[in-house]
Amino acid sequence: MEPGRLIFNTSGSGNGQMLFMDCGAGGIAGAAGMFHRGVRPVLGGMEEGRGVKRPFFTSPDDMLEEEYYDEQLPEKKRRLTPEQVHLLERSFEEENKLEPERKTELARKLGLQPRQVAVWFQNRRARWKTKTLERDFDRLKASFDALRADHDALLQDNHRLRSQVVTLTEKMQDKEAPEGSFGAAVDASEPEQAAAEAEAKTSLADAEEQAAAAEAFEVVQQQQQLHVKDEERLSPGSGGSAVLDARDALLGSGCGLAGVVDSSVDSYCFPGGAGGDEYHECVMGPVAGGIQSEEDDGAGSDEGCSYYPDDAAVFFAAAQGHSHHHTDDDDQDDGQISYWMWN
DNA sequence: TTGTGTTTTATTGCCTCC
DNA sequence: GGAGGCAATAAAACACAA
Repeated sequence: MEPGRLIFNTSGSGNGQMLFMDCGAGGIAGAAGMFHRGVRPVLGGMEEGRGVKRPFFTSPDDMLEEEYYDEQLPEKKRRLTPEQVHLLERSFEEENKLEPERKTELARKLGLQPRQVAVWFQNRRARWKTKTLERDFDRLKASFDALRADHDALLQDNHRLRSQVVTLTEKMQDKEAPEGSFGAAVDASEPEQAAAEAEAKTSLADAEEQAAAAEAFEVVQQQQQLHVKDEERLSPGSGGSAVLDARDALLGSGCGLAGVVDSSVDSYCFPGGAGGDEYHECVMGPVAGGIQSEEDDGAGSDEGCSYYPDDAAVFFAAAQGHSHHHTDDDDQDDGQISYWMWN
């Protein structure tokens, strides 16, 4: 049998929409498989709506008849009318999944094949998902940028305070020499300086806390990288990609940002609460065997993974201009969202 | 008018659920 | 195993700048 061109009628009697496809041996098999989805291939080149009835195939066996594969001129694929799209949009707003009854009803109203309605909903869900991803990414990026700015400001503050401490310490040492006692200088002679010093010490403590957190972050990241390397050594096929469950971060309700970060991903600290000032309920852990699925990436539940303390840090892989990926298998917002980002 | 990028409609293959 | 969902992809239709 010669490979040829099939033309399919994908419409109801009113619309006459068609498409064509080149069919090799595999194409025929694929086309036969379309029957269970309700697509009816027709002999091409016959024009519907001008009194010529299209001869539909009645079974896959018909498709094996050589006459059906003659080269034919394809009809153009036609778009839905604005009215049809409007009704479909309204229906989609009500419910983005299509039950069989609703599909049949819509198809009847619109003069389309039920299959066309199903395809439209499928594509519409895909577009909706893309939009949602873009919005989520923009939100996360804005959040990340704000936090990075905050982090940079803290670093500067830290630097300024350290300089201040050095200056004050030198001054105190200068005073200590003639008067012989640090306490005397503080108590009696210079109360303003004492106050400034106390404030500086408090700020320094905060700054050092931040520095310690950053250090802890570094340590955990190193551990993470070591762990990933071990995993890679043990299972050469594994990819070790980063998967981040950003559910609660996206919803802005506490942290719950459980991440997996590998050595190829920039990592940053993220605060947990909506107010951006807490690190809580945030865990991270390595993934055994490469990319985790959305179903099994629950933090703290995977066997064979070591987990770090809740308050260690939150890790978030992102940076300006990075590519990103996010999936949410369930279109009904179940809040289970995964990300991976890279340079 | 034409080249090019984007959107829309549809197919294919794989997966999950019942 | 059938039905339906999704990701990836093809191709027609459309938009728009040069």
